[in-house]
Amino acid sequence: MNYSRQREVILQTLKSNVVHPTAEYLYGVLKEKEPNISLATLYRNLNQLAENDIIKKIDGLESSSHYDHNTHEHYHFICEKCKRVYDISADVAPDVIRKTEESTGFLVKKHDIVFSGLCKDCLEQIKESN
Amino acid sequence: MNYSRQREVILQTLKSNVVHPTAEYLYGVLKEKEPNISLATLYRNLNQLAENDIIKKIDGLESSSHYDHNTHEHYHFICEKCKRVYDISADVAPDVIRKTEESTGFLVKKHDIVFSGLCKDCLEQIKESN
DNA sequence: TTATAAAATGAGAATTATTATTATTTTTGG
DNA sequence: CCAAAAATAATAATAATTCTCATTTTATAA
Repeated sequence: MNYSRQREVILQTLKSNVVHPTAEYLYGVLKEKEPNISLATLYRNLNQLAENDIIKKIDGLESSSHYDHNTHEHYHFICEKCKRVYDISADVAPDVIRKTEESTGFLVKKHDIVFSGLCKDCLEQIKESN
Repeated sequence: MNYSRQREVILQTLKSNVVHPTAEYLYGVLKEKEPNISLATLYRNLNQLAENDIIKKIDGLESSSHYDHNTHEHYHFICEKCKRVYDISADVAPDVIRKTEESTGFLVKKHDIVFSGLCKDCLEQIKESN
């Protein structure tokens, strides 16, 4: 992987982003720093960064993928109301890889847990409106 | 939900299917029993059945969704070599919903774990070829 | 039963997210 | 500095899924 200014900007933008953006959202933010960047360049780099375990691609949340600069083991929750994506501690499923490998004989290379439901903020909003 | 012959055939076909087919694959099988069925009808019904918790939609495996007639709590593994989808016992992550709800204050309505790697068959094939 | 409203269908157009193509530009190692 | 490899922008192409709409089927109840 050779250096490229565009890749650097993509990575920095993702790192300074608290949410777990889609390519679409990221593209909007990127355009401010790098107005001529192409959508193909964004996708190409996101895939490359994910293949090299520099970032993580999160699938199964919505129709489009989300991207996460946090590569430590953790999981994800999407609120069905506000659509925000939250990190969930890996502690909720201790030794899940080992247990799976032992019970199946398979080799687990990747895994993710995706939760959905209502986040705390939205639950409170619903209570208030009752 | 009113009765429809097409929905019945879709459900029966899915139930008699050991794999976890994509809409594409299912469509091919369905055409034998119901040659005039439309792809839109298939998607419409799969979504409806999933919304009513009669079947389960599995996302995050590949670019297309897979569908599962087994609605009991369990997880999924996709082999990166043969692309087969396997069921994984819910035992690998005991109390994962309760733990997540307690540590976040969120309400969890759905969750799935998606694993990927190499299945037993493919691991053995690789060993043999060495 | 039969009329009617609601639901479902098939066909194909439309949409969305993503990937592929290609001519040009940038990076890097000798 | 130069050639080869890698990356880019622009845009065409693709794949999966949803939408539209005219027609048919199903459920309801007079």
